[in-house]
Amino acid sequence: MHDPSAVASDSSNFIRDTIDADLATGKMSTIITRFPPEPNGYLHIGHAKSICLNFGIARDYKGYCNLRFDDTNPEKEEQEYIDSIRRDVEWLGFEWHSNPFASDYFDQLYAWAVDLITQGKAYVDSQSAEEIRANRGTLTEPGNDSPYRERSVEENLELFEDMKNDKYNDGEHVLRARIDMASPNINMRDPVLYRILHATHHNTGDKWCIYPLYDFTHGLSDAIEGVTHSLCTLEFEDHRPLYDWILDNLETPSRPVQIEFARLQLEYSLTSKRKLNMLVNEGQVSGWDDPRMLTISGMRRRGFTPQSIINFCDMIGITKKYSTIEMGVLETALRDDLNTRATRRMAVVDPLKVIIENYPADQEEWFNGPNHPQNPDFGSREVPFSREIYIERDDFMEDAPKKFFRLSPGREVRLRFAYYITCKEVIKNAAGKIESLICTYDPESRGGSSPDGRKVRGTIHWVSARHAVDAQVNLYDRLFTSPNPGAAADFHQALNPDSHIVMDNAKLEPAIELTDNSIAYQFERLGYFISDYDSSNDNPVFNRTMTLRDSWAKIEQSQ
RNA sequence: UGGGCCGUCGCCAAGUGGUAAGGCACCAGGUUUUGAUCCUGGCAUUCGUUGGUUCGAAUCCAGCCGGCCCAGCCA
Repeated sequence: MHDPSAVASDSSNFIRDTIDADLATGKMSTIITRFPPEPNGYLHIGHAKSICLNFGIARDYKGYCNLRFDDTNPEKEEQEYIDSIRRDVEWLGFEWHSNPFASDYFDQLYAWAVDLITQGKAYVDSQSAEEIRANRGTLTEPGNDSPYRERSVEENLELFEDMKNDKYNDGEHVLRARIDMASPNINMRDPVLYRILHATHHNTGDKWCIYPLYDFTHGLSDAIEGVTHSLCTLEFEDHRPLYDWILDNLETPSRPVQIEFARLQLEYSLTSKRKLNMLVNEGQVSGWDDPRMLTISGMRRRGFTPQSIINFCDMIGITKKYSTIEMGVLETALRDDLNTRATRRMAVVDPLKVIIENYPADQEEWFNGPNHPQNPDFGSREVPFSREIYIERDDFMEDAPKKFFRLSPGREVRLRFAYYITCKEVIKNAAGKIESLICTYDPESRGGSSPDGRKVRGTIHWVSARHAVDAQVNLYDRLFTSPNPGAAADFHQALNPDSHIVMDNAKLEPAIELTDNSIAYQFERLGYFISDYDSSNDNPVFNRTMTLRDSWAKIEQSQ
């Protein structure tokens, strides 16, 4: 049976409304979309929004979506980016119908350009780039016609062919659409269609020395692929008249329409490719897949699940309104998904040794702990206990306020799954730093409850010292301290100096896979963790994906 | 200030002339061997603003205010 609640993207948006209307009028019967990245960088959370939109619509309307590389600028594009983009889209769980390059269409595009020239709707301009700019006019003043605007069709044809045949240097000529130099829309003031560029293209090699520009290429590529709805971001709104002009003046196999939506803006983050590049090149982060980066590859390494990203995209919606999403939305999407799928374990990130003086030194016990508190399907594992254990340093406080439910001198807490212990003595070194705690345990409280029914408010996690696995744990936090680092004159000043803290003395319970990053763990009371790419059995490394919600921190702050 | 687009709760977002969905956040309770999860309740007499049309307007019209985008041989 069909369960309507199983459809994730069932909330309407203006694009789906348009599609519904087009379908209703019979304008088309199959919905075809495309996700068209330029392979000049890594995909980030902003691209995820577009991917979910395009692939999501194709899926829901039983159509299909292409992954098209918009590779018309050979100077910026690289195979490395192509590989990473394919990998990221696949990882998110989407399947493309086909995966063409815009460069696959260069021959057809060239023929169409010739067609435009023949119709007298395009001409070769021999002005310099500076002259073209000077003659374009301004926002409030019209431009001036190029002195080459009235060249004959024959001359244009010959020049354009010579451009293609490598008779000229870069910048000597360009092909321009002949539209209107006085148009109030600057994109319509005879936009450049082709430029000469002696660069080796990742796909076409040295076959071409002229390359079409985005505006000429995009709509025609859509038309070749039969794309029905070409979805792009708001900054292309002004390009739509040009998109339409090109399609209206050429005979194409289909007639797509462009619809624009607002790009994602997320608090405390940057999605500008240029700035992301700076972070990588300056070594502010370890690479494109640094777990603090909101690139798809960084998020993957950090421990995000594809579903959490998809859920996030569903939560934020699609509109034309310029808006900024709070980080809390992403964090909630992440926590909600991880909560259902993470295996519970105990780990101590900042260890403080506890010696249970009345527990026999040669004794050990194994306690059974469920792998998930709400889902029995996860099963359980055995957790070793012994006389010396580690607890989290901040689970002990010498002068604790009343509301502090954890350990402090004279107070009793529950060790999860094990016993009640009471703190008897605090051992400090010469510098006054707490080195260990001497406690006693109540043998009657085995399993975590006592026959006399006395209440113990606090339950803390622990790891048996003798059985502990040493590990490094990376604690990650947001990369920027300012909600809008992109708005600062220099985003470097907004960099969070504590965005990555290395804990190199963490203690893990033994039942943890050290190198399997397909397993999401919740280290109880600490957060969600995943083993890092660099983790090995000899040198285990875990990344903190996200903390748990922490209402104690709130109480603490408000006091 | 030429053109284009946008203004509904702190942040998102439904709503398409019939009397303001939902999520996040926040607040107050309950359950809990994770101060997690989960559950319950609260949270816009009002839709940038002013005026108009209408029995009735967030929805239609006009003016005003505010914000974003465009002058690459980038995408």
